[in-house]
Amino acid sequence: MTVTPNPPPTGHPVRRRNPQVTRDRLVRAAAELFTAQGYHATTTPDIARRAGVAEGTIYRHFSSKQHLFNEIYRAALRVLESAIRDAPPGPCRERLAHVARAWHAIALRDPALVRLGFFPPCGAELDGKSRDARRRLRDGIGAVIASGKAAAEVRTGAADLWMDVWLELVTLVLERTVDGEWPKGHPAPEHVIAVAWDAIRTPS
Amino acid sequence: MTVTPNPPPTGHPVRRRNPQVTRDRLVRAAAELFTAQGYHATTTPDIARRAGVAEGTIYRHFSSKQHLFNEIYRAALRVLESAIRDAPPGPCRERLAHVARAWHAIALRDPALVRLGFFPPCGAELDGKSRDARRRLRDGIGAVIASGKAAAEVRTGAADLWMDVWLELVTLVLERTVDGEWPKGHPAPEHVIAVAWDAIRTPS
Amino acid sequence: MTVTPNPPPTGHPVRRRNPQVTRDRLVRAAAELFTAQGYHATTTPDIARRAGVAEGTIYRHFSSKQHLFNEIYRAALRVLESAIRDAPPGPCRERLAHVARAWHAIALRDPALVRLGFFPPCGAELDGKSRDARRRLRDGIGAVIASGKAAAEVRTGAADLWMDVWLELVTLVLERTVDGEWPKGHPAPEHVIAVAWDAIRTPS
Amino acid sequence: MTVTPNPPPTGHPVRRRNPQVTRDRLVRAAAELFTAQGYHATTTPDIARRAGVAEGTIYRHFSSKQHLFNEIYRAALRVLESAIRDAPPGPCRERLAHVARAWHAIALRDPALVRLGFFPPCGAELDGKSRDARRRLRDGIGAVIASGKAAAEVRTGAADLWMDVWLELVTLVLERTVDGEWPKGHPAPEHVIAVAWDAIRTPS
DNA sequence: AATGAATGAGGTTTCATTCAT
DNA sequence: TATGAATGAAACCTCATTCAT
Repeated sequence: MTVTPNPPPTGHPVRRRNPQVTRDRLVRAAAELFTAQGYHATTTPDIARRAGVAEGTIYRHFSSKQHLFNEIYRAALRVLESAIRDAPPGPCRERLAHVARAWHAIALRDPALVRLGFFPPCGAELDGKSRDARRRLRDGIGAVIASGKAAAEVRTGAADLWMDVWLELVTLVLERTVDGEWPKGHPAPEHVIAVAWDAIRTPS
Repeated sequence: MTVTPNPPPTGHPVRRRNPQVTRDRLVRAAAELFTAQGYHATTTPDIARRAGVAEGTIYRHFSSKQHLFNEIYRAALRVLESAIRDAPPGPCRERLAHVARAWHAIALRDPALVRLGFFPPCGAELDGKSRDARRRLRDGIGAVIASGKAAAEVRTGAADLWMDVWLELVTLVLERTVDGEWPKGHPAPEHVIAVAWDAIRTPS
Repeated sequence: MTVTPNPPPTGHPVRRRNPQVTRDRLVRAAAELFTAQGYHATTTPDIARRAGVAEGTIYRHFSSKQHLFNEIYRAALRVLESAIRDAPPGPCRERLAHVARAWHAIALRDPALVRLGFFPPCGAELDGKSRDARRRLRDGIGAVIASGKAAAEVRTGAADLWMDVWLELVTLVLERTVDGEWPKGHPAPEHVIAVAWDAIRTPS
Repeated sequence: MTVTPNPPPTGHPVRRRNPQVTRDRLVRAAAELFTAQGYHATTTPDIARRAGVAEGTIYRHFSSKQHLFNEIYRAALRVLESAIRDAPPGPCRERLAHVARAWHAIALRDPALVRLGFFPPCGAELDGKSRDARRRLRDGIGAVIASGKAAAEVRTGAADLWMDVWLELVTLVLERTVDGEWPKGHPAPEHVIAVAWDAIRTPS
């Protein structure tokens, strides 16, 4: 006389999926939650629930919550970095605009990715490899601006400072975009991208 | 089988202090820890220890950790807002420069305060009153810029956008300053403050 | 219309006790469980339940399960060591008999203590300090036997070996005693203590 | 946002081996790990890894971790028991010495086996059959000693007690041997074996 | 007002076990 | 027979909060 008819045994793998699919679901769920609520406010049960897997499954794919976080952080940076690599050769101004627009497009399509890469929810959890990756991304922009300076397109003075200024303004675009305040077609992004360039270009 | 022989004393009010002093110590300790480690990574025992009081004492002055956080957040905003009020009448350009420099001075003197006000460690914990206060601070700057626009000092177009741009660049100054990368006397802050104005002023 | 009348809030210290009492209850509960079931089979909920406290309370007195284990292990060794110190001066034979009988008496009175000291449930969890304490206990016996050898009471040859032999046989007494197989008044312990001495004394 | 590009293969029977070989590999791996780290500290993934098989394969040969443990425990006892059976007829003294030396030889050759048989890592996990087997081993020694007593070679008094004493000292030899403290050729084992006999023989 | 021991829900992580392949 | 991804109960531990003193 059992009240609960069939008590499901533990250790029962109900779902059968390509492991890569499971991993991707975890990555996506984690990225969304981490960026929406922050690192600490996101719990492993949360992530598992949203990914549609059991909690233990997280640990077959990532050795810890922190590892999962760093893994998706670096994945985000890789995507953002590819926008720099993809910028066609040409004047500094064009290349920077290309990067900014590419990032903006990503922000429209996949806000969690851009949030993760540009507004990581918990800097303290980033490991050495992640910090290196972050530096590499900045260096990528730095190289473009340095080339612009060599070509006298960019003002004289500390190139690093101009990079900071440019990045800061592009970051403003991305922040407003991922927050949904500047939806697709809004004119502000182009304005700000232009302002960002004006702020660092050689005055005519 | 005694593990430790001497039974430690317990209980009762030990220290006698002006309650306001205790509260201030808590506020300072909390501000430093929240900004250094983040909201969730800061525990109430941490705060009590750094303030030199018992864990329970926090709850004589604040109803919860979240309340304490919001309280000090708004206190930080009040200080930052006063810089706007203190700006002497005059052209927009002067008033903005005054505000930026005042904030910069605070960032040098009390980094935790500026971190709290401009880079709150956990947006999700901010309550309605705090969000109102945040809006008020932005509106303060908005009003200055609107007056500049009325006086044709600021470019035409969405005043809000120029406020965003100006704030973003000033924020860059503050970030580098609280991180200790631009110590007192470093030339970058003045450069960036000038750039921020150039970015929004009516082109000559 | 609540079904469960007063849902007890968390963070509610129901019991009020001298902290030393709480600590002692934890120590006793842990000692009994560790020796009865082994280190790993004893869970922190088990210990808390038997001590009559909440699980979290363990961690106000001990930084970890391992720390608790080492603490009570060393406490047990201290008691056992005191039996060596208390042995009155005299011939080696008498002093060893005194120690063996004292340990036997403890085994009758507090089996968990002797189990912990002589048959620790998980050697791998012992930390450096505990291993030092264990060595000190053996050294205590070693010193007694060395003095017996100097007085030609103990056979020639490696004193360490005779210590091992003596300890092994006394350990047999303690094991049977704590297992309840040789209750109070059983003649075996005295027999074995005599055999142990015969095994290491200078043959007449 | 792909985190790892290449999807790893999965599933199906990969290795093809004689099932008995797989079982033996599991037995050996488990014996080594259980005796080196203890029952609870040894995980089934550990065992599978060391045996070079997949985690699930354990359950094709043993119904549970506990079953595997008991199985290898009894296998160890069988080997140790055979040393008693193999002792050639003759005086008690010779037969016991034969057994002790045989066990010592096994301890040198296969420490894990002797550890398992004489120092089982987790008594609580032994099932009824295992406890019976353990009793049988003791009875084997008991029979030898009883015959010695009948022949007046062993002292009068409780034969069980002399068995305990003899076993305890031989156990000391085995412990030091499996721990590597008395390597091959060390004189202590023979000394202690002699002492063990002296402790129980009829005094001359 | 101040104390700090106690609480217990809930966090991250482990692991024996299952079963589709 | 062998595989290994998946499972989920349960382990250890943390910490915001309470309240007798």
